[in-house]
Order: sequence, then structure tokens, then C-alpha cells
Amino acid sequence: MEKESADRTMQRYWLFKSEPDVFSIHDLAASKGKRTSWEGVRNYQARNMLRDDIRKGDGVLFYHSNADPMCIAGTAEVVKDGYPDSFAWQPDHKYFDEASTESKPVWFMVDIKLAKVFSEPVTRAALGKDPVCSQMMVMKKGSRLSVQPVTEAEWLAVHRLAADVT
DNA sequence: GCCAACGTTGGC
DNA sequence: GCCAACGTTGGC
Repeated sequence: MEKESADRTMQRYWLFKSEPDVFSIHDLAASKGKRTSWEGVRNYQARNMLRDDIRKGDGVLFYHSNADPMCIAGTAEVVKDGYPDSFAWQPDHKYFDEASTESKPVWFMVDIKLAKVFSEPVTRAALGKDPVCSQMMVMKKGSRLSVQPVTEAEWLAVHRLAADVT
């Protein structure tokens, strides 16, 4: 199928944003099987990544936005490729969207599983001081995408920072 | 709480 | 198809 073909990008790392007041990495850790579906993304650019690019086995940086402090709190692994976001079909759900149907889904989600909770989160301030991490998409002013690509260099640099503070 | 950046909506 | 108005995001 197309999912295994050469048109799959080489992208293997991502950053997912979540407001910890809504769903934090600790909520993920407390979830059944430490897994969750990543529903509710309602932006077409992010949707395209969820549907087309993000694949089982990919790494995810779990970012806490609108938090004190803002940080990368840990990592997760994608455990299920993109599939239709069924929350969009539930009329009483906040993620309901009448434009999306089971036969013609508009929105997609993936499943992730907790990989690691950093013993010390990598704060936004720390990211800003690192020459590699300071260039991440999440650091750009006005970067509102809730799902973002991360380079391997950025992935490694974040892990180096996480190790530095232990 | 403020406000800049951004995406979406809707009148024309 | 343009673009102003509006709502949301999210850092500060």
C-alpha cells in the first residue's frame, strides 16, 4: 500500500503540543497502557501530517504549551498510523464537525504511547539557549501548529539537554 | 491580562 | 477571488 511506498517522507520525529491543564504527559502516563489517541486536531496542515506522514514507530516530543514552565516534558512513540478522528462524528462532542463523516472523514488522528517522562523537563528557556533547539519550529514567533516536524538533529539535541539536567 | 500572529469566515 | 472582521493560540 501507499503507506509503505517510497513517497513516505523520511521524517521520523515530531513535536505534539498539549496544554497540561487539558492533557499533560502525566495524564498520558496515567492512561490505560500509557497510550492515547491524539484527537481534536482541527488544522489542515497538521491534519495532513497526521494522515500522510506520521507513522508507527516515529518519535514524538511532548510539549507543554500555555504552562509554567513551558517545556518538552518527555517523549512518546507513535503506535498507530493516521486514521479518521471519530470524535468529529459525535454531535455532542466538542470536537464535532458536521463536515466530517465516516464515509468521508475530514480529520485524522494517530495513537501514541508514552516513551519517557524527562526527570527534568527541557524548558522553553533552555531550548532558546541551545544553538540547535533555538531554531526549532516551536520556538518561532507565531508558531501555532499543534503538530510539527522535528529534525533528527533537533531530536538529538533535545535529548542531550534532557540528559544535561539529570 | 495583553496582544501579535495566524487561520477561518463571510460580504461583496 | 479579495480582504476585513473575527476568533483562537500561545508566548510573554
